[in-house]
Amino acid sequence: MVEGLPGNGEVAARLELMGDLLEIEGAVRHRVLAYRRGAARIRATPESVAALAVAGRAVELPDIGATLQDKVAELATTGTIGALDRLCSRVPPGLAEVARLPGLGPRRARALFEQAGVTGLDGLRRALAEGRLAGVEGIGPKTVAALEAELAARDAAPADALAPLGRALPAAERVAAALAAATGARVEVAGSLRRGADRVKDVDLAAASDDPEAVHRALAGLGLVDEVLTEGPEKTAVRTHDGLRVELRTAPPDRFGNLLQHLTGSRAHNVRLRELARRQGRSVSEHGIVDAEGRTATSPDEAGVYRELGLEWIPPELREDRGEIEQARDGRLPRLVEVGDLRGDLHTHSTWSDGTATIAEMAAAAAARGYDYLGVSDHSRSLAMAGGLDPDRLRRQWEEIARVQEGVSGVRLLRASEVDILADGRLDFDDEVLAALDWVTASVHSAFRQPPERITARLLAAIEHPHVDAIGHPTGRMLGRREGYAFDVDRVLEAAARTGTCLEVNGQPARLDLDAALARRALEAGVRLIVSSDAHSTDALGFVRNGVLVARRAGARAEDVANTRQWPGLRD
DNA sequence: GCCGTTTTCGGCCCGACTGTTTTCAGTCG
Repeated sequence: MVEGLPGNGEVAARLELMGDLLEIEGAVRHRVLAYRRGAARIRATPESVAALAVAGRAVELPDIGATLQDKVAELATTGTIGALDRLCSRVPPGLAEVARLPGLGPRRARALFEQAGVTGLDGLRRALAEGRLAGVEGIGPKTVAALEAELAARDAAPADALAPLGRALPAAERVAAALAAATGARVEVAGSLRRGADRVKDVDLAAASDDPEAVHRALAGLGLVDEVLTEGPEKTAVRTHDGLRVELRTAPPDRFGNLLQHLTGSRAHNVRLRELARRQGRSVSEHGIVDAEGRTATSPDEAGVYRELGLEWIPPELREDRGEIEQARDGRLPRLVEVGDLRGDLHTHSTWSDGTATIAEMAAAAAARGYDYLGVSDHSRSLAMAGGLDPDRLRRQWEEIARVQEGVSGVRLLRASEVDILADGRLDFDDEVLAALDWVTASVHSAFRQPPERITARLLAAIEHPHVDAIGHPTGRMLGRREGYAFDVDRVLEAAARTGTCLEVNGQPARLDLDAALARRALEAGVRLIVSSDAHSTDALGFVRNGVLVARRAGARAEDVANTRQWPGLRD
């Protein structure tokens, strides 16, 4: 973050508001789109766009032209945007929130303003309570009922309704498997979940079948389904008993690739793809690619869809309009790391601290996964509530590791530790103990509320420590529960790159830490990653799958992830 | 408002479903 300048999030929010209000006012559609695109670009940019705009260099970003740059620079230097202030005097800014309610939109928000005097959510509540919505154009009794239900639901549970990847992915696969079993159709998870997003709003499924209606009927009839939300011949949306919204689309097998590509998105990726096709005089949709003569090209698989457009197949995790289409055109896509590339897991727990499986059980599970090595990394003593080990118990644990090793072939058991980074920056073990360990992961588990300089100093001290090999869950965030602690990311990345200290991508469903954006920055800074399960049970070793998805979204190749190496090379 | 191996002007991504209308616009993904 650059001192005194508005952050990218704030800049993007202002431009989004401008887009929303212009849309309600009835501005030309593509002008609205330009504001939204510019805002999305700013949000996804790792540097300070305000600083770039002041220097006249924001126009070098795609989707940012002279006009948007001027507005960002004005915001950076004066703290306001004159055009936005004038717009707010014509269109009450609270209407933007009203327009985002399900079932409403810019046109109905405007009608509510002009015909019922609604200027925001509170005004809408009053108008509803007083029955003043009858007669407003485009708003009938069903919309009124839906609005009342929505506002009541918000009062009851204001928490965000996003499901974390680690919960949504297994749930989605359960639905897909049940549907496949019931119909014999091929069913695939698509949408943001397939792209590895760490939180998702809903689950998209794509099914290949010559009898689509039977598949739609089958979904509505599954025991997992609580409520059918929409029903049509081509699209069904349901809510499962565990609260997940699931949307199904179907296609005959010969154009399943077109459907899967369409449903996987992202929206921005698909827009770019369609623009590319349009320049070639063709049109892309889930039904196929139509050329100027009206001929339709379809494909049973996604690779055929991309090939038709002159592109390499693009891994779903990269489909975010970050330059992947150009890379695919030029054959420059990275070969992303895969779960099968991992040679071992260096962050796992056993019954010696807060794990539920013995070292022997964890070793057997690691062997079953085909690992070459397993780091047994129980907590250190300061984490008393997790049964952290003091040096004496640690030494006795080493004896057990040696005993178990005798009965296990194929997997090398490593003396590892997840050692606490104490509040003052010291580590929870002496250097002598640390030196005897094969692998040391240092983690922050306490004093999260320290000021950013203190947290930064703790992380830097651990990174600079000669016996520390990796930093565990580097930001401390818990998905949907708490933000990570604040620290100076650039300094931490610089130090990690310089000292060769790995940063972890922790695959625990509640963590996913680093996240994809930070992992990408780490790679750009020259930092090597490590993908870990942080398993506290044998089944949880599978959490590396979540971590690999995050690493792939960051663009990581196998060589960017340390634990794709054999142990001797990694140790050295 | 942005952008250009068709363009510095004239384009700009595509289709399904719902609720509101009385044949379709708006919303959603």
